[in-house]
Amino acid sequence: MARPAKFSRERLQLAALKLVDRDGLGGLTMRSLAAELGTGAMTLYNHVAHREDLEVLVVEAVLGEAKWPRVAHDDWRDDLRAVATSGWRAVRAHPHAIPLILTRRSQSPAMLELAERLLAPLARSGRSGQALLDSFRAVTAFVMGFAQAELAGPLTTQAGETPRAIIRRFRRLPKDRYPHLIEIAGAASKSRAEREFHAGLEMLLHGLASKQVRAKERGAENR
Amino acid sequence: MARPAKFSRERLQLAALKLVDRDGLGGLTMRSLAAELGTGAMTLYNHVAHREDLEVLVVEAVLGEAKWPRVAHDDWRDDLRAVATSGWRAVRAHPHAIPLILTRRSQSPAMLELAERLLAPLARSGRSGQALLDSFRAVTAFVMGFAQAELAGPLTTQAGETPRAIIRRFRRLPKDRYPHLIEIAGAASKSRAEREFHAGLEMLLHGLASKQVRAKERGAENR
DNA sequence: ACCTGAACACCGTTCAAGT
DNA sequence: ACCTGAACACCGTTCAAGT
Repeated sequence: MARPAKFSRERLQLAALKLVDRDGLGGLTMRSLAAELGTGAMTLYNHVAHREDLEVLVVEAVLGEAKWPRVAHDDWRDDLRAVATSGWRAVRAHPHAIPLILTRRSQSPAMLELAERLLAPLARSGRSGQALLDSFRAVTAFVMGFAQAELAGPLTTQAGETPRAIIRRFRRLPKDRYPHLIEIAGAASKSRAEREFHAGLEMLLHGLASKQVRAKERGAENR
Repeated sequence: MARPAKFSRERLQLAALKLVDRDGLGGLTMRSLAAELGTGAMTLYNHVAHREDLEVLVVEAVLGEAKWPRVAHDDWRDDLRAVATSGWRAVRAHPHAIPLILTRRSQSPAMLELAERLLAPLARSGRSGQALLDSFRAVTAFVMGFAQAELAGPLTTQAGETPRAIIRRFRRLPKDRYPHLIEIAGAASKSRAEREFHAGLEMLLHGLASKQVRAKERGAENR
């Protein structure tokens, strides 16, 4: 006879995210999630087909938490800034989950919604077709790459490391080979990700805006 | 009595990369690498401390293959473009390894060298301290994010999928919810990553250059 | 100093059985 | 239709032993 499913998708999402937040990616297994839900491992196969699907659940949970801003300001750049920042913050709120978000090929609604929300202001800037695609790729790469680079780039601040310790770590490198890297280690130890993200986003916005201007000028010439 | 190590680091790197290229990330295990080298799993522990170190080997192998361009053109932007493109191409040559490169917190010389090579032209643009850091973060995020987004973004072309099939896949989405996404699916099916990368890089370079100009103007005012 | 097999505690998943 | 335990083929790693 038919019975209602034992766990809702949302319940699975939240439990999976909880494990990842607490124990890292390695802490999410069929068995650990089942235990978290108070059941046996095999029960999960009634809700997901493979272990990989657990990771899709996590991605959905993280992006589902995004607080989307009210948009449609006068300037499309204000909208793009707001959406990109919201997306970045949502991703960044769950550091352990970031590799999954970057890696899963899933077309979950939450992922598609982020994409569509980024596209809207770019379309408003006058782009379509290939130009719209190019600008979308650039913004996506920047937002996702920034979230990940914070955790694992060559200049990452390691867990619980003091500013002093970061500088010391870089000073140990050969100075003739990595002069600039050593130089910015000082700045990195005092810098906050929020400011760096906005500085980078402004650069990209500037490039986007000037491309738009030139495209419109060309349009005027052709008229 | 002392003996020479059975395998050179380079030998380990190449074997590990070979497995990842052929079988994906899941194909790289202590046992599979040992088998590839014709020995037992435990022998590897004489060369690496943990399974995670195998992934560092792969990262080193990929970045070690980068063909660095001759730099020091008149314009720092030419240098930055050349280095960023070289780094991106090196990473992209081994798609399966990309998540590792984005994820490993290793300070391997190859990773540090990429960073230093990106920093040199940015420093030549007149930046130092925090401004140098900000520009470095932006470029790194873009390059790494772009490499990854190609594999796993919302608009990825799936393995062996024809342009037609991509468009069809997106047309199945609700048109009122994802109008722009559906629109650019057409462009994406005809687009090549190399062109998209350069388009995005030009946008970023434009933003970087205009920031530099404004900084210099402020410098002149303060004199 | 370096190499190696047996053994242990995990893991995802198949299978067969339950309601 | 959904739930579940036993069992299997893996995995990283400890340990103890070899040269």
